[in-house]
Amino acid sequence: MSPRTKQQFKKIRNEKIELIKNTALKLFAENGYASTSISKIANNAKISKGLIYNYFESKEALLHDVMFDSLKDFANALVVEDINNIKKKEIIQFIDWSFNTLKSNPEFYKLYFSLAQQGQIIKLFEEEMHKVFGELFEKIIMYYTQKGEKNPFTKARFLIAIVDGIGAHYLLDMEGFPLEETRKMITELI
Amino acid sequence: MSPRTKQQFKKIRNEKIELIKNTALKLFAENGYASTSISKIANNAKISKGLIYNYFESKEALLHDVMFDSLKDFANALVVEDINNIKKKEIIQFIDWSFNTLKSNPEFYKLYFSLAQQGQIIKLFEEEMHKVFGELFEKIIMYYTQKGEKNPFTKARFLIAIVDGIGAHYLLDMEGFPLEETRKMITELI
Amino acid sequence: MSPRTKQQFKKIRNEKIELIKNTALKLFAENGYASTSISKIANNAKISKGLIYNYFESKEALLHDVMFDSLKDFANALVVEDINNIKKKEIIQFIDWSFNTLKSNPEFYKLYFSLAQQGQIIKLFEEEMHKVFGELFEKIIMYYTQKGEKNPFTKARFLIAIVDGIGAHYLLDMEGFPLEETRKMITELI
Amino acid sequence: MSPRTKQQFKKIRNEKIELIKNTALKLFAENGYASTSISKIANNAKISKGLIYNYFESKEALLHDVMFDSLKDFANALVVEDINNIKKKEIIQFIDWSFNTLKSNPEFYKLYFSLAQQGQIIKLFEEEMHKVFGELFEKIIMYYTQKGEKNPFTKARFLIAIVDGIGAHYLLDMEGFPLEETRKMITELI
DNA sequence: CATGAATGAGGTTTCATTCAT
DNA sequence: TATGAATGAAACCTCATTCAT
Repeated sequence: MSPRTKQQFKKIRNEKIELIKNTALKLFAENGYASTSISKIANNAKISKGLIYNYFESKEALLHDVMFDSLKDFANALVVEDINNIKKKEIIQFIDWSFNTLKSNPEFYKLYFSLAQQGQIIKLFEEEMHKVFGELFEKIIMYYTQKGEKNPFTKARFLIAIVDGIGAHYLLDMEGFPLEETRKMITELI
Repeated sequence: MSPRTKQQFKKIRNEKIELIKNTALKLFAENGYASTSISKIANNAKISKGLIYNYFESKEALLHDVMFDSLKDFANALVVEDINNIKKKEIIQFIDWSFNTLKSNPEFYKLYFSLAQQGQIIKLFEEEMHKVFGELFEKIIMYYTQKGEKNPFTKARFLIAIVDGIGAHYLLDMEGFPLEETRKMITELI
Repeated sequence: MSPRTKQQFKKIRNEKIELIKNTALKLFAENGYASTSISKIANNAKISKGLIYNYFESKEALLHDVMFDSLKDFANALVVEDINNIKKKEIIQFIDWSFNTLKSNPEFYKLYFSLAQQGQIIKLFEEEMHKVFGELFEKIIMYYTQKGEKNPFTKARFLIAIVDGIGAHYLLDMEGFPLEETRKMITELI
Repeated sequence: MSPRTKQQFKKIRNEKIELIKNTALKLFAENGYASTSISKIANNAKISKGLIYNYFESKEALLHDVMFDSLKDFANALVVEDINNIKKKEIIQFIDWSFNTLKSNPEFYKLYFSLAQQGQIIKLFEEEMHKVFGELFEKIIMYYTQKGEKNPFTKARFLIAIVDGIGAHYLLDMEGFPLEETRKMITELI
C-alpha cells in the first residue's frame, strides 16, 4: 500500500465523478429529477451518500453537471465548414447525429424533455442551454437565409421543434415509433 | 337551523373541487408535479391542507383527476362526419383546436409534456390517455389511408409528433415562438 | 309533518344514542379504540359526524359511555341472597353469567381486554370499574371467608384472574377454544 | 480521516437499534401501540425521528421487531429433556420462568395483552407467535397425554389461559396482586 | 335534530445535507 | 478518499372537533 500518486488520485476522482454522473443521469431519466434521491444514486452506484457530496456541492449541482456534459456535445454537433455557405448536407448530418444520439443516449433526452417545462429547474443550466441552442439556432437561420427563404427564423424554429417532437415521441414508444421513416420525412422537409 | 340541502352541499363540493383542481393544475404546470406540495396548493387556493383530502384521496388521485378533466376535452376534438370519408378540413380543424387550446389552456400541456416521459406517473391515467389518443390516432391513420398514402401509420405518427413538438416549443417561449406561422406550415404538410 | 312531541324527540334521541354506542363498541372492539375514527363510526352507523357530537362531548366521552353501559351489567351479575351466607351456587351462577355474556356480547370483553393495560385510557372509567369490580371482589372474598379458606383474598384474586384468562383466550380463538369444558374446570375449583 | 471500520459501524448500529427497541417497548407498553408516536419514541430516546427510519422501515416494522425479540425468549422457555417423558418439574419450571420474566420484563407482557385482541396488528407477528406458542402448547398437551389425562387438549388450553389471566391481573396491580401465592395455586393444579 | 364542509394539530415518512471518523 | 450515522425541515396524510346552515 504505497501512497498513491497525485495522478492516481486524479484518476480515481475522475472515475468516481463519471460513475456518479452516469448513475444520476440514468435514474433522473427513469424516475424524474425530484423523485430520485441522493440515496438511490449512491446505492445504485455502490458508493456512499457522503462521497457524492465530496464531488458535488448539492443535488442541484449534480443535475447541472449532468446536463452540462450532454449539452456540450450539442455545441459541436452542427459542424459548418463555411459559415457563409452552409450546406444542406451539413444540416442533414446534424439531424442524423441528433437521431443517432437519441438512440444511443436516450437518457439525456428523457431528462431534458421532462425538465424543459419547469422554470425553476431549467434555470440551473439556462445559460449553457441558451448558448448551445442559440448557436445552433443561428446557424440554421443562416442556412435558410442563404437558401433565400422568406421566413428563415420561422423555418428554423419549425425545424428544431419538429425534431424535438419526433424525439419525444420516439422515447415514449421506442419499439413502435418509426424513427427511421420520420427521419427521412424531416430530411425531405429541409 | 335545518341542515343545508343536498343540493347546497353538492354546489359547495363542486365549487371547491374545481378550485382545488384549477389551483393544482396551475402549480403542477409551473413547477412540476413532484415539486408541488399539497401545502402550496392549499395556500394558493386559500384553504386548509385537510380540505384537499376531503375531496381527493391522495396527491396522486388529485393529479389523476386534473389530467382526466383535460383529457376528456381531447376525446371530442377531432370530429369526423363520415368515418369512411374523413376530410382534410376536419383534420385541420383539429389542429386548429389544438393550437387554440394550447394558447388558452397552456397549463395542461405543460403538465402533460413534463410528465410524459415518466412511466411511473403516467400509469395513473394511462387508460384514459390510451383511449383518447388511441382514437385520435386511428382517425388520422384512416384519413391518410383514404387519401391513398403509402405509409399512413408513419404519416400519422409524424403528424402528431410535430404538433407536439410545436406545442412544446411554443410553451418554452410563448412570446417569441411563431405559433401562427408554424401552424400554417403544418397545415400545408397535411 | 306535524311537529313531533317531546316524547317522540326523546325516543329519537335514545335510539340514536344506542345506535352510536353500539356501532362504536363494535368498531372499537374490532380495530381498537385509537384506530377507530369518529368518521368510521358515523359511516358505519349511517349518520353524520356532527350528530355524534350532538350526543357525546368527545371521543373519550363516547368510549366512557360505551364502557359504562356494559359495566353496569356487571354490578348486578353476582346476586347474593344473604350477604352473610353466600352460596356456592350463587358464585357459580355468576361465572355462568360471565361466560354467557362472553358468548353473546364478545365486543365488550374484547374492548376491555385491549384497553385494560393502558393506564391513560383506563382512567376514563376507572371509578366505575373500581366500584363494580370492587363490590364483586368483596363478595367473593366474603364467600371464601365464610367457607373458612385460609387466604380468601388470594383465592378471590385467583378466581377472577382465571375467569379473565379463559375469557381472553376464548376471544382469541372462538371456534377452537373449549369454553364449556374449561367452564366446568373452573366450577370444580371453586 | 479514514472512515470508521465496518465493525465500528456495526456496533453503533446495534446499540442504536437496541436503544430504539427498548424505548419503543417501554412506551408501547405504557400507552399502547397506536397512541405512541414515533416522535415520542425519538424524544424519549433522545434521538431524531429520522434516525428511527434509518433502522426500521416503518412503525409497524419496529413493533414487529420489538415483539419478535421477546417472543424468541419464549421459544426456549419450556425445556424438555425427553420428549416422550415430560416431567412435571419441567412444566413447573416453565411456569416459574414465565412468572419471573413477568416481573423482570413486564413491558412485553403488557404490550402482548393489549395487542392480543386486535387481529389487524397481530398479523404483523402472527407467524412467530404461532410457531412459539404452538410448540409450547404441543408440549403441554403431550405432558397431559403422558400423564393419562382424558382431555389433554382442554387441560393444556386451560393451563395457558389461567397463566395468562394471572399475568394480566398482576400487571394491572403489581403491588397488590399476590403473584407468589397464585403461582403456588397453579403449581398445585398441574 | 342533522349535515358535512372546514380547520389545524399532529401523525408517519422521506430526504438533502452534515459530520465524525 | 470514503463511510454511513445523524439531523431536521418538510413532505403526505389523518382525524377530532367546530360550525354555518
